[in-house]
Amino acid sequence: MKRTKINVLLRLDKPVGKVIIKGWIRTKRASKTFSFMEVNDGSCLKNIQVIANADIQNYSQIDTITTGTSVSIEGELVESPGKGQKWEIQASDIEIINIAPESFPLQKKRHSDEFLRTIAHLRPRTNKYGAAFRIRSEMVFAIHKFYNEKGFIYLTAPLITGSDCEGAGEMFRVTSLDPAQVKKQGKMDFRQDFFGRESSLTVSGQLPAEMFALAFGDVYTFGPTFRAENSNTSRHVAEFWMLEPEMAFCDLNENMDHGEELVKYLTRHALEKCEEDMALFSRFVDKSLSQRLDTIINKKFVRLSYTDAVEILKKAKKEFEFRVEYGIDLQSEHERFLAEQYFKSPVFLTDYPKEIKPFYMRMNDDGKTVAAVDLLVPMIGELIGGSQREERLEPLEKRMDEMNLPKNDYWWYLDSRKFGSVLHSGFGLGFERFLMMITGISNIRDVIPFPRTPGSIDF
RNA sequence: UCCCCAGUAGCUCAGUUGGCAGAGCAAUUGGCUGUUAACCAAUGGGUCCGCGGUUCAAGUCCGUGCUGGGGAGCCA
Repeated sequence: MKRTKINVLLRLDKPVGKVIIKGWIRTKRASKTFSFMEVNDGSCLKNIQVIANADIQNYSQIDTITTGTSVSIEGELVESPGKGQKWEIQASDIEIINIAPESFPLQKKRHSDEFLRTIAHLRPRTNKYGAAFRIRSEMVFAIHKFYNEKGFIYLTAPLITGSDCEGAGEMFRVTSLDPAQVKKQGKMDFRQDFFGRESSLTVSGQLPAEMFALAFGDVYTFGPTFRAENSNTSRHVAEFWMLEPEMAFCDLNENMDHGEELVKYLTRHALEKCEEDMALFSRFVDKSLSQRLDTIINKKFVRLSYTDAVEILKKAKKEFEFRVEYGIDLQSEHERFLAEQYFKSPVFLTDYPKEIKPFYMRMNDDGKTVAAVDLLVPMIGELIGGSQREERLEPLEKRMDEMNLPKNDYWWYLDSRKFGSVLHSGFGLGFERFLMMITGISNIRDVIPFPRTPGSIDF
């Protein structure tokens, strides 16, 4: 007989007779002549209650069952006479697969997130992290569903890159050189390295995505990206997942339309398909979550130019630590003020001064600003960063010269502007930041299975 | 990388003016005929983060290192 998953059993509206479940004991309430056990198999947040009476064959072994023990249980699915659950299993046979001895660190009580991070290999067995990672999985699916329905092509961008500057942060070096040899020679000879030149882990799939957009029209990449920045904050990890759509014949406004539609679609999908798991977060993790998600789904996102934002911040009665002047890159406190206090809504900020943005963003007619866009959301900060790309060869080369970028290394990128170039736009959405937004989890290390941060690569 | 805070039992934490190391939960053992993070009773459990210093005496004071957290910068 095949096992049935607990989420299937709990959805039933009439008994189905004998079933087998397999999973892990969350808690046991034992007495001399009967025992209750709650079993979880990861298929859903809820446990199923199992009752074992003393007359079953191996009742004496139930003594040895502890929290964390893996079991296979055969029994009858019956309506539960007790309060708190509709169904329970009247056990006829309980097989103990593997005991979790007293050193098992998860107790049937609340643990701190900090402690659970030190046992990241076991935390998916808790309610909160079980829910978080089921939602994460569902959101990966929802992203592919969204783009599949829209007819986008999925590009699996390379993770190892020879572009030494994709315009975003420090990179991890990739090399097959022998460290002992390098030490002896006193330098790294990249001509002897695997690729014959310096190479790194990618910080973004944007440039490859642009190439594909100029062939397929609408494309997206979604995969891991890497930053070697020594950032120690609750919003940064060294390895994270980024979704990057790139669309030909699409200007900055249509880019924002797309971003807004995407964020609303994914949020709605989470609330509909992960109702039970999402409820855990609005009940126990973040009391203001429901209201925030409601705003995201129903309210039109604010759109505002950098120039106008600076004016608002200058006039604001609030005392900022850093003074606002045209030309500065906005500080966290400014972004938070706009999204959390002034508009109380997600805000698209557009048209930043060219000096604070990368080379590939399209120069506006004023010659001062570029067609950039950031989406600022309450509690998270920057969720999306994107732009309309510079599709004209001459302005692009001019910007690269101004920023001292090695044009030779980008010959293929510049080629795309020589052969049938069209206006196009795209953005990057930090997948973990999105998960933080919809769950209310306040540390990025808790929405990624095994976080990589400076000085920490356990698991 | 910078600023601030913390590190005491498996977990969460208390520890007064420097003077015998504590609680709750968990665990273990026993009890209990429908429990709901079950309940009742008993028992065991300590490198007070490491190193150095002050002192008759340091969990407590000083220096230093490490680890964790919050914030800033960088950004997604």
